[in-house]
Amino acid sequence: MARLIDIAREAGVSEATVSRVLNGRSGVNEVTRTTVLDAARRLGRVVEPVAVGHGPVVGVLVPDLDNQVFSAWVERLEAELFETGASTLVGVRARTVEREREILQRFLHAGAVAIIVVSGHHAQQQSPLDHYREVTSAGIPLVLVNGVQRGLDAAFLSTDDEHAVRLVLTHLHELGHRTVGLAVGDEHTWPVREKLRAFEAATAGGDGPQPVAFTDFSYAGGYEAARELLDRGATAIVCGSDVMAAGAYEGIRSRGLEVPRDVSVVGYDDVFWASLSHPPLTTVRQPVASIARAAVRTALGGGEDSRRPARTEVVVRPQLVVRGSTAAAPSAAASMER
Amino acid sequence: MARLIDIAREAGVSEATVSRVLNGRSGVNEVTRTTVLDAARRLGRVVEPVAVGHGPVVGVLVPDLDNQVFSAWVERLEAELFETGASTLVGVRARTVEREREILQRFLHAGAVAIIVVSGHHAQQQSPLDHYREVTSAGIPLVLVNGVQRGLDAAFLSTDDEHAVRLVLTHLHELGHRTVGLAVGDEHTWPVREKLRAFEAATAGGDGPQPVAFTDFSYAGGYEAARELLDRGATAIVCGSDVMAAGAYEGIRSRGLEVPRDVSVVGYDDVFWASLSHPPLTTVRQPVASIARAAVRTALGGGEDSRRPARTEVVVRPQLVVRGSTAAAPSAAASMER
DNA sequence: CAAGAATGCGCAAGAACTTTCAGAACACGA
DNA sequence: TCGTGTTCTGAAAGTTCTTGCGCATTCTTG
Repeated sequence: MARLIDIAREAGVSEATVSRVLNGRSGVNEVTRTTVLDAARRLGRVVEPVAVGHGPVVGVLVPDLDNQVFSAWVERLEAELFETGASTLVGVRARTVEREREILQRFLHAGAVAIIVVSGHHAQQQSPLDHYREVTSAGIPLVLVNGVQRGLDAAFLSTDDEHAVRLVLTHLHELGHRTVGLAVGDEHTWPVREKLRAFEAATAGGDGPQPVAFTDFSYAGGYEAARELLDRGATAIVCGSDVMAAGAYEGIRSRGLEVPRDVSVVGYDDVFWASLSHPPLTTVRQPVASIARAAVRTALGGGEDSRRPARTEVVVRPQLVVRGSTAAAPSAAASMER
Repeated sequence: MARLIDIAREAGVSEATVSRVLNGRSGVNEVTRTTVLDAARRLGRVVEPVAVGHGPVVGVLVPDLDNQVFSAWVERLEAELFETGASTLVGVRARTVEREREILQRFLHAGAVAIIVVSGHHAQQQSPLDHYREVTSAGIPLVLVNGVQRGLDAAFLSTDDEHAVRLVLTHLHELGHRTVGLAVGDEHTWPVREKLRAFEAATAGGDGPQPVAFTDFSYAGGYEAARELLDRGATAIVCGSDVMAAGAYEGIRSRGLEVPRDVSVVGYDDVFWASLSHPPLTTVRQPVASIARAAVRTALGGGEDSRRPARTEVVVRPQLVVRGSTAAAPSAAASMER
């Protein structure tokens, strides 16, 4: 980095004047100040907006922003961080672990004082954890949302997916559905395993084997999964995301069936357009606001007080939002008509 | 701030060791390092994640993240910034100018080297500009997207809304629509005025007065506007956003009419769910990717080379995506049937 | 127009921080 | 047990940055 003496020579002033300018001290003529600033920039010296200092910055990492749940996460986290006086760095598209590592490094590099990761590779079962350790060992509090990993000095906050699926299954059973299909993404992923657990408990509960389709959380994934689950006799389909549910609608229609008359569909997330779809989607609302608040508090509060970011593990229960995509099972409806 | 010598005494080591620890130099025992770090924190010395330095950070300000266009903007801008090695700060909810100013200050405070504002208060006609000048006079390049203001030393990049509306009107005229309604938000806003201009040119073109409804860019706004425009004889409704179009669908249905048989609807933005709505929405696709690329290049490139962030003004043409919500006008369809 | 005040800048002292170098402490193999 | 090598640390010298002070220049006022 250019030294004061270099800048001084470049600007044709003394070292002292450069020092005063760079530290925002008074007693320097505006013209001289500009000359010095220009020289400093020419020599590649980082001229930070002085007199304003250095506010806290927190990194937020999400998988993408196309899925509206994740923009909702960013929106809530930014709101909470803003309240506490911090600024929000975002990172997107951490598709590979390598990429995720690069983004985390970028956060550290940008001076983040805490990092919050939503649905990152920590949700993956066999994921390496070294890149998270690089963060924690730098003394930066790490908060991981929707996923749990042993042996990591971080805080974990998750939606209670098992409970969510229980809520959904209870709702569908009350409507007379006996064969309920589950459409989810990668099996080795924390939220999927949680959902699966509740699902298998229900299977064991006496309704016989309940079909499960593993595709991915996209529209196309929902389409495929729905068609497969229909073939396996499902009269209701529980999707791992609202986008999947939209795809499921289309898959069901492609078989000449109608939602909810012939098949019920349940989404997950409760994104903006869920209530605008036809029929309006019954879905599970993630407790984004409360988790976001807790995440920010953990990220910023824990770091100062106890120095130890308290390896906490909190699970928050979501809420079932019943709209128009679930109805009585066809057979049940028939028996009711009788 | 505590000096090295103070920390050294507190930790019971030499000044040299403290210097090494604080600069992340190697050759210090892990135990000693921790002792020093603890002592430094006790004395209130900011222990930044050193050894990583200070990468460039760019601020991105959007009005909200509920509307998916804005998450798309953030997504693209983040992608472009990441490519060039910069990190992305986001600011949301700049509802008032005061708030916008606060967010911009926050960006400066966090060390942003450039700032990009999408659809901010610069789109407002009578908006004060002082808070933008605070940015530019700090030597920080400012890029303002979708809005133009005279007398500001910033770069302006916008979607060609006038052209967009021309495209839409041509499409609708070809389908036989003679009375086309425009549903937009605040009249004093740059994108609205641009759209209005093309609309009024069409009005003057011989089809007589074309109705315009000023509500807001929300779902409710679209609902209200659609009902008003139907009352005024419109057979096609051009909306200022896809969310408005979704509201318009509902408004049209509330009158017992059907899209597109009775009324055609055109949206604006081409958000993710536009193709999933029923019927799939004909809409205008904003050139988000190309503008985002140009914005980042202007923000980061212009600052170094010429020192002057080149008060540019670029307008990019959008694209009409024809789907299922536009069809021949009722009268024209009737005459075709004959 | 001159005296005094205010402002702006460089010199040089010295404060703050970094780095070199050598020695202490420890580990390990002969 | 004795070398030999490695790791870690502090003393001191070196580098970089800050600041008190005084001089020069410009502005202000009677």
